[in-house]
Amino acid sequence: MENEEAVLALAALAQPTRLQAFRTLVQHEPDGLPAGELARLLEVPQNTLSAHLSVLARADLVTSERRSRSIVYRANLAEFQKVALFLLQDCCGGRPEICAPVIESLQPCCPPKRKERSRA
Amino acid sequence: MENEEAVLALAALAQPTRLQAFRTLVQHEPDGLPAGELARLLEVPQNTLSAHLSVLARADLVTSERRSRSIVYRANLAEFQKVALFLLQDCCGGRPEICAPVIESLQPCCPPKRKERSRA
DNA sequence: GCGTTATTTCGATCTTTTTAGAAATACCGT
DNA sequence: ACGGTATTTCTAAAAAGATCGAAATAACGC
Repeated sequence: MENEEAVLALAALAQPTRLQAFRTLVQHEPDGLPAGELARLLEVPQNTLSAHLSVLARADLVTSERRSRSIVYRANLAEFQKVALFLLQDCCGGRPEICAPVIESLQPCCPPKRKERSRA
Repeated sequence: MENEEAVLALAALAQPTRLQAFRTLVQHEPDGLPAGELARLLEVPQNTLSAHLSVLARADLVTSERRSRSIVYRANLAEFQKVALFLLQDCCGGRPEICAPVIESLQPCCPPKRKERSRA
């Protein structure tokens, strides 16, 4: 991921309504939410939210799909992952020992749930 | 971490010069860099960089310490970690199965470098 | 104290972003 | 084709951010 692309994504998330919108969409994965319903949930006018959603879409953090009368928005977790990776690689860059604790602290966030039998 | 705090941090990183500055400071951990040297590296006027650094400092992403005539800036990895965790928790929120692949993809970023004898 | 070096604060200008009313577009059922 | 619902685009005004010259502050050596 390029620096420029990262700035676009970070800027898209760096606004209260948009961050809230993105978080809400993440919570509604993989179904997504129609624009109008999201506007109701966040209590912002539809056209205002529409502008925010277009910023998120330009940053490729959300996708939209028309479903009859509604336009359903979904979080694009793949792009989100790219951003996270970009930031953390940054952190690691050359010096894994500095980044290791950061990564380690992220583990409990998602219990691995592998087939492995634990390390005990 | 609160939504508002996250927005502050994201906004601080969502600007090319600042993102570059932060990345550079991360690379210079744990020694840090004097403001002037950073300005030279990034090729921006000192007062412009100073303004950017104050934004990063307000977001607690960097710390500064006077060392004789210079003011040495350092990346605050603890805060960075909080931001990363906030975003990823977001992603996980309630639905670990959605977030798991994201976290998994972050692993190779920092080779654990444990006492293990490699896997070959 | 004075000149020098390192950095920040002030001030002014320019650009970008946010916001939301009003109009336009798209879809659907009848 | 029409009326209703869902959403976006247009437009304009207000707010926030970026940039940088010039002046101010802080620390040092002499």
